[in-house]
Amino acid sequence: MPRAAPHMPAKLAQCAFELFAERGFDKVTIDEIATRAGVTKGSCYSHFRSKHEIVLAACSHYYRTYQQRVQAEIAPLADPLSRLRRMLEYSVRSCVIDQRNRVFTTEVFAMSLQDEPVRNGWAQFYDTVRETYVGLVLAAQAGGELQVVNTRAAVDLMLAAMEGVKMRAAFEHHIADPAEQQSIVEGLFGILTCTESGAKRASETV
Amino acid sequence: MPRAAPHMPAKLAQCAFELFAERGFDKVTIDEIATRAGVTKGSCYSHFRSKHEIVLAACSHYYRTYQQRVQAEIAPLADPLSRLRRMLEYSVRSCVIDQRNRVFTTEVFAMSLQDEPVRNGWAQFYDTVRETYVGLVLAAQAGGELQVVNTRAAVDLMLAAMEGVKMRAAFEHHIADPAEQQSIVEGLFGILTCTESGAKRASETV
DNA sequence: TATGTTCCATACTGATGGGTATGATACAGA
DNA sequence: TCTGTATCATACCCATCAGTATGGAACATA
Repeated sequence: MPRAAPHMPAKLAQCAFELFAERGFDKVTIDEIATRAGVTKGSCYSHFRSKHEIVLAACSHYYRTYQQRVQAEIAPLADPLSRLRRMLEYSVRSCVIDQRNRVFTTEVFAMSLQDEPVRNGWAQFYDTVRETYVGLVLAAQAGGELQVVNTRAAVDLMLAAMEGVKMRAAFEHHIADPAEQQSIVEGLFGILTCTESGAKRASETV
Repeated sequence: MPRAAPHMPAKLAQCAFELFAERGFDKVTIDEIATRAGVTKGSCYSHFRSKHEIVLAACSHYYRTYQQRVQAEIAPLADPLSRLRRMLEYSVRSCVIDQRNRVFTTEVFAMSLQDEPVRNGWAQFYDTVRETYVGLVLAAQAGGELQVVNTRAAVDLMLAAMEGVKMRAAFEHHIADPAEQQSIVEGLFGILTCTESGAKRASETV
């Protein structure tokens, strides 16, 4: 095993992510990725068999990084409700402020509609995020700090709204204002705490 | 003005939309669009100067068609609350069931992050949809059938959640079940009716 | 020191697809 | 009937880019 470059696949994956997050998958060439990583296309193909594999590696890089950051964000906090709020705030912030996050996840989503491996990876990531939220909400409930009737449904709807907020942020830049961000966090929190009763009230009016 | 083919641009736009809604912008060639419309690439370029123009035309086609269908859907109803519910149901149905809608809007969104004309078109469309919802909610309120504290904010959050639901539908196919659809409509309705109070309650716990 | 393996660069191929050049055809107005 | 213009087809150009063939350099092992 000579000429060890064990970090090169990871480096290529990160460089690929950065470029994809700027311009999308189709508008980035292997040459560019390789150049940014300090190698050439030929070398790139000694680590990945195709562009598709690089895309998958970039996705994994993103998922891993995101999870790590979220965990680091809530790690110092002990109170379940505070952890939930902090994670919400972090999620909203990264959705609203981070253009690269928007571009990359949008590309992933578009591609996932056509490509099964990409879809599976995204579905798994989404599931992990959801379970994290569900865990935080349940912990807050156990501590008597929160009341949610149907936790999983509420989290699903809240996450859906978060995705939508991310999309809106691409057009309506005022969303990036701190005050507006806070208001969005409140709105999402509100979905968690009163969706069910709202739904019931709505049903009764039918 | 000889050899009149006044319908050809519209036909090309529709054929382009259909193909884009199956495979996305980049994976559809001008040749395919032209062939589906019954002409050849050369003819296509006598109506549109570039592929980009065709994309914009396909977007306009989609926006127009969607608006027409929504209006037709709620036209027979007089009661404001019923109109609101019907529009919500129609929106959810088309988000959840219509794969073409998902693919096309996702592509539009991805492209809009890089392309200003596409972004402007989408923003305008989104605004129109929002104003329609706001109008319906205000009408229902005026009739005393509904109470919403901050109409515009509630509609924004509800629409965000709808976008997110559309994305989830690509992975979790059980969302297409009628019962599940109904539950989603209730959830969205719930956002409209209780977001503000929920947000306030959440703030107080900080 | 000899050898095999991995990593990497150079140079290439081949296909795809947006866009164009050119000419034919059909219709409107003179 | 003649002429000009808009519509369309055929055939082509050419830039881009994924992927490959080939050989060299570095390092581990013997």
